[in-house]
Amino acid sequence: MDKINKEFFLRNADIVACELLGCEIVRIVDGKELRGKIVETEAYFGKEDPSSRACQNGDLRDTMMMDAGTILVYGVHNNWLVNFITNCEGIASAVLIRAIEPLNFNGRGNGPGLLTRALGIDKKLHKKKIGDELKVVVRKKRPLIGQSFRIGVKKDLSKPMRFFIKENKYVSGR
DNA sequence: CGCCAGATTGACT
DNA sequence: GTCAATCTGGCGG
Repeated sequence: MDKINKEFFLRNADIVACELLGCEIVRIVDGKELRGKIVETEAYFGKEDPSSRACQNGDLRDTMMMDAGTILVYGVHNNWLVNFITNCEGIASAVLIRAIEPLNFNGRGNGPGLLTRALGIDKKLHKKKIGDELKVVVRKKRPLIGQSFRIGVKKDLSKPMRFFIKENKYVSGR
């Protein structure tokens, strides 16, 4: 499998969110390699997205406008949520990883806060680039994709911006 | 500076 | 069903 290049993330967030489904996320921590399959994502945008933190000022918005392939770690409700920055520098756009299927480790990944905990992701990875401690590997086959409105968001967009692999039991949901 | 809200989760009544 | 924990930024005093 090939490692994902920067070009992959240099597209609109909804496209990238879709394409990320089925890809493997590889986290290197303490010399160990934790692998998980991405099964659920959401796309977030800039000021036109009322639920995005990029419609506010501050470090999070600045990070969302950084170049493609940057990791954004967002702390909320005692949980760290991971985003990958997409699109060109200057355009606020990101993809939230909402759920993964654990491949070579024990732990739960069926929720945005759970997967970061399982992979040991925290603020230390904020603003770093994908590639060293955290990698993404291209999927082998295109999975069957479902689409819906985003979860947990109070002010969602008029378009469904959540994508997930159909019939995968690790997709989040309470 | 204090208080509120929010892309959440889990424990307790 | 209800509530608290942690981080970031907006808003009021």
